[in-house]
Amino acid sequence: MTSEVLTRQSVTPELALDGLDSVLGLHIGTTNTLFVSRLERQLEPLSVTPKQVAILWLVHANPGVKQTDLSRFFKIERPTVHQFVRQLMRNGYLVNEPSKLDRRAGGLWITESGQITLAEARRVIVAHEDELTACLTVREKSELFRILMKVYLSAPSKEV
Amino acid sequence: MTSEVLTRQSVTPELALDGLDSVLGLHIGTTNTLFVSRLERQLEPLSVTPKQVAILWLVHANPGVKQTDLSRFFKIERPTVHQFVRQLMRNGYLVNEPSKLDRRAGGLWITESGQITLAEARRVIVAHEDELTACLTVREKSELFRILMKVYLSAPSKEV
DNA sequence: TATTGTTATACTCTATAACTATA
DNA sequence: TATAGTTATAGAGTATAACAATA
Repeated sequence: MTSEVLTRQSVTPELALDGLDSVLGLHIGTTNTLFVSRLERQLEPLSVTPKQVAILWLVHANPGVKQTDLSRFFKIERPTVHQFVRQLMRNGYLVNEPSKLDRRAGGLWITESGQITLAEARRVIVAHEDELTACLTVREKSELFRILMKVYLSAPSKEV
Repeated sequence: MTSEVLTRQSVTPELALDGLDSVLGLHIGTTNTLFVSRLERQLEPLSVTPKQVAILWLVHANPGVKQTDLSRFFKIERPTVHQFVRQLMRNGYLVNEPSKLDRRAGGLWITESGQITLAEARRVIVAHEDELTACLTVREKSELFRILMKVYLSAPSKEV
């Protein structure tokens, strides 16, 4: 009745790890790289990156949304959001219509070309995620979501 | 007997997510950014980045290790490993002693200064991880490790 | 003064292509 | 031919500093 424990060491058995494999950040980082690098390749024909798709996704679901709102949602800085938005506008996937109520703010709208790209990208993402999580049970998958969310949302705010 | 479900929407309730929060890659990515960006700040006084510490850690545990071995362990390309190694050598944390058996290969050794830095970095990392996972039960923490490892190790190889 | 968007710049991590030296 | 290391370059994602326009 031995239960196999998968370890990182199985990749390179000759290396001593000295506890490095008990660093959670390492596992999150390498798993993230796994997801991102594979997805980037699969999205390449659509001329969008994973993060650009996420932005496109939210603009589609929230027509007229402001960059500041996207910045708050992703917890990234406004110039960082702007970089994605700029590239999406260059590619004709988004347009910026200045707000009439507050002329500082712009409202972002998805174009028809953006909608087509988003629809295709969503299919790619679903297939990609299904492939990478095929090894997990339904319960494991939902636990992974729940625990990651718990860590993410309970993180002390940045300035502390 | 309602059990609270934490959602990403709680951050920006005014935004429609349209299923974006069911994309696992998003949660892994944002949680990764959370870990990395906070840790970078805390490691800054030591003049090392998170990945540099990981390299230093393995060199310390495996005196004379080759860059190729590190490349296999982290599943990153040799030039990527070399970049970290080069910076660590510049800072005097590592030295490269060419192998006598195979003069193509170098063996990496940690310096005394590197050992001091590594010891301090390990303390920073442990404290940082404890802080970010304080919200998790022991069981949740071990499940998170186990499930991430399962995904990582069962991933189809790159060239497929 | 505060907020929104923008530009410029830089850093971390990653990759590919092409090279040298050695096996 | 194959392997170890290196160099050059690029791309994705992030940040800070400083600015203009508007509120």
